[in-house]
Amino acid sequence: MTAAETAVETIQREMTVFARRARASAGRMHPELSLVSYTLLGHLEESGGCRATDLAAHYALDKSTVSRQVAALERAGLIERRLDPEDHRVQVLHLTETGQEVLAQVTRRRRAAFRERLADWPEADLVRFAGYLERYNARASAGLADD
Amino acid sequence: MTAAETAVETIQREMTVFARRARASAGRMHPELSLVSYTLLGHLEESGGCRATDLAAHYALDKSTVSRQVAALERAGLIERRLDPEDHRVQVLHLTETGQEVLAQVTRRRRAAFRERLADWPEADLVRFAGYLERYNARASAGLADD
DNA sequence: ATTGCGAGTTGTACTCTGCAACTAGAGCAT
DNA sequence: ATGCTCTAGTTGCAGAGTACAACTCGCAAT
Repeated sequence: MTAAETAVETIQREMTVFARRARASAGRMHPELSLVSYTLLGHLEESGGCRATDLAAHYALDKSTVSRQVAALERAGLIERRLDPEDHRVQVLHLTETGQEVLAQVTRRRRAAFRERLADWPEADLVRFAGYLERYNARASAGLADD
Repeated sequence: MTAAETAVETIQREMTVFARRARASAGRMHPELSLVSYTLLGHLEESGGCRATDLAAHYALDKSTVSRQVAALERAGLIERRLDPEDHRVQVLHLTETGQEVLAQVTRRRRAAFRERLADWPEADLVRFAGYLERYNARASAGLADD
């Protein structure tokens, strides 16, 4: 087995370990905001507002799932919908003030946990690791077999 | 925000994306074996048989959840229960022949999917990525009670 | 035998999810 | 303009996964 094949095996195994583990600890890490809700809010903050369809595509979720998540977040007062004047089919989603505050609070708590976990990593490794993960996930969202 | 802090944010976000996606799409990719089922079968293979309670403890699942999973796996003919002659409360779970075959098959398919997804990565990047994941998970299991 | 503990099952309720059918707006071809 | 097709989003439905609580049954100590 080549070094590359060994590395792929390791990546598979460790990603599986992580996936299983994340499910178990998701509730503990951010009990007031579900995993998906948190992710969607974060995306809205980064993007400065986007469409439900964009969220669905980016996270490989069905549009109906996003629709319901969005409805729940709106009900909770965390986001608001703004009709796109250019295209009346489109609702541009934005964080509300409350949404920004809640997101910031949860992010602080999560960040503390991650920082502690990654505290002794050299900066160069952190940057590379982040890049690898982005690359891996980008490839996965490009329509390839997910797993 | 420093480069390291930005990287930590990205790692956090991408790990979350992956975790959710892996869980959601495992069912689509491997209809006959959910991520949890796959993990449980793998554990049974490694351990050479164990109790439902052990599975629950190891994966931080409720015993009722494990009970139902086990029932489904037995219904599917992948595992069998053997009453412990020492203690009639206990059912020792074992893989069946079929269970071993299915587990091996799914493992092969998962491996192929990972290989394809990572096919165009330079070997040096694969090796580093694998190392980062191992390091991350090792730290996670040592510190915070994740599983 | 009584009491208490451990293993496992079942009833119930909830969330997340996808698929399919639907509405409605936009854009293009004729 | 008229119609066809595409896109954005909603809703009905079904199913998996999960937890909690109440339960049964077997074991062990007193």
